Amino acid sequence: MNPAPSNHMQRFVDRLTERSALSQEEQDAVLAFPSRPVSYARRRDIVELGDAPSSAFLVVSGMVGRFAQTAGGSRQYTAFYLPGSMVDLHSAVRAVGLGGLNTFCDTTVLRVPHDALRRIAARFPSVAEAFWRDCMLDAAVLMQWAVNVGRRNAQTRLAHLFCEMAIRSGEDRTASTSYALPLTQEHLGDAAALTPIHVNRCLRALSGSISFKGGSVEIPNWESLARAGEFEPSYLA
Amino acid sequence: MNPAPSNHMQRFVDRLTERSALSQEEQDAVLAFPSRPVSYARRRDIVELGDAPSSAFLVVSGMVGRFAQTAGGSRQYTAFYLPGSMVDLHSAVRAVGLGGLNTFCDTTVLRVPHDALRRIAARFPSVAEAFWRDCMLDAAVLMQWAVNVGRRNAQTRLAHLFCEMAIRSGEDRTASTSYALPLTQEHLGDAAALTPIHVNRCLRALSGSISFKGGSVEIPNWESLARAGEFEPSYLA
DNA sequence: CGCGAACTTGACTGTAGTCAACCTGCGTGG
DNA sequence: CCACGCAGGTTGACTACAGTCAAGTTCGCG
Repeated sequence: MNPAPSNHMQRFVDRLTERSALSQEEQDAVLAFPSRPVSYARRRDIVELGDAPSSAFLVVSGMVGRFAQTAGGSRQYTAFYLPGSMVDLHSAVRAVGLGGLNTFCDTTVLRVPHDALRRIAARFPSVAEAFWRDCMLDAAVLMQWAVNVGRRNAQTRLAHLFCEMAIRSGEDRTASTSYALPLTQEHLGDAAALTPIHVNRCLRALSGSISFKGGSVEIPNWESLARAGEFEPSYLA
Repeated sequence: MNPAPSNHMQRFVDRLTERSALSQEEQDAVLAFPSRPVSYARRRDIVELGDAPSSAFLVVSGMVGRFAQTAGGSRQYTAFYLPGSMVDLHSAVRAVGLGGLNTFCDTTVLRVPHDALRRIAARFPSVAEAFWRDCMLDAAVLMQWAVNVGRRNAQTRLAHLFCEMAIRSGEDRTASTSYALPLTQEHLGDAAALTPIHVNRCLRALSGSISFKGGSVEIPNWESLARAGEFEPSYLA
């Protein structure tokens, strides 16, 4: 449990300061988090379904998904976490399990114990506020997922998901763009509440607006995809 | 903008202290919130779709729903707020609109300006933490809605919703129970992502486990309904 | 070269949506 | 006090989007 290499924790500070003003002292306090790097192979469970979170962790590289499962065994992803996200940050104030967490590709995280988060939040109110704000962004994204899954048809759902992940991956909305999304069609289905077969059919139908191949998303025309996904990015502000 | 009658704001304090320890001074500070009572008739919009929140408000009596709408005009509720809930509490740290808010029945709320929330959160870290925790409970509920809507069939979805609202209404899980839920079948559909016609069919099919009539839910056998809804209440802890 | 995971395709099924008509009960006003 | 209007609920017939099942194909990797 050493102080984290600051270059990694810096990603989290960057994420926080995008939306919250933090003094240098506050930023340094976050950078000084005790943390332990852990690496996982692809397709590994980080937290089993039903386990209470034992710490938060920053995604350094790779990608993490949060999922729930119904009695019938079908899976629903409720969040995707890209590098820079502090997964289970909420557990600093509410240590209730919210489902399982798994990796999609080789992934490295920095585990940060709850105590450290709670201590810095108690000492620096601005940091606590930044944490709270960060959690609320995740909640806003989740709300869109609920709308997406509940009220849009299959093609629109997938298009919306690709748009959201594009913006969250840091792509600017230029005419054409591309980004890495290390998922299988089955994963996409478990995020959009579709069977993998239907994901496949929809991807073919969307081939004019998007191509998804080998974990890489190509968007030849952003406007076209945004229209297909009824995408309105304001919720990601 | 007078100090709120303490008996109303007390409901919010009660909600907070259920999960967070607050000193008497902290509780008093919350009770002393400047607030303005506002009443709405049934089926009124409190916040229009797309408006940024201008304040938070405590539901004193009645019921409030948060909804989003797709391009096609179909509506998806993403939250129901019962008396005691502070709606848009999150907007104290993130003033981004998350959809519309409307009433289902005659409803009275106490409007609390962001400033007041931000000031007390800055002064009392424990209160800020309690606010954050409260928001995270809402997020946990939302996550279950996403799973519900994404991966359960129509009957199960409705049964799950009835179970959740029973617990949140303060009903204990005794064999038989009943509670008020001032919704129409169309509202249920917009929460569970179903057409009102299909809601009607499902209610008939569920008639052994539940009866929903005139805004009142009767549960003759809790175990039966919980099984039908695959309901696991731990996320509400 | 051979295996397995991921993807693809086709045929068929089924749950839920759509459309249309009708019923019921309540509140209003003549 | 009854007549009307209307919102909400009910029912049936038909449709369609997405699920299921089953059989390949492709491709990367040992």
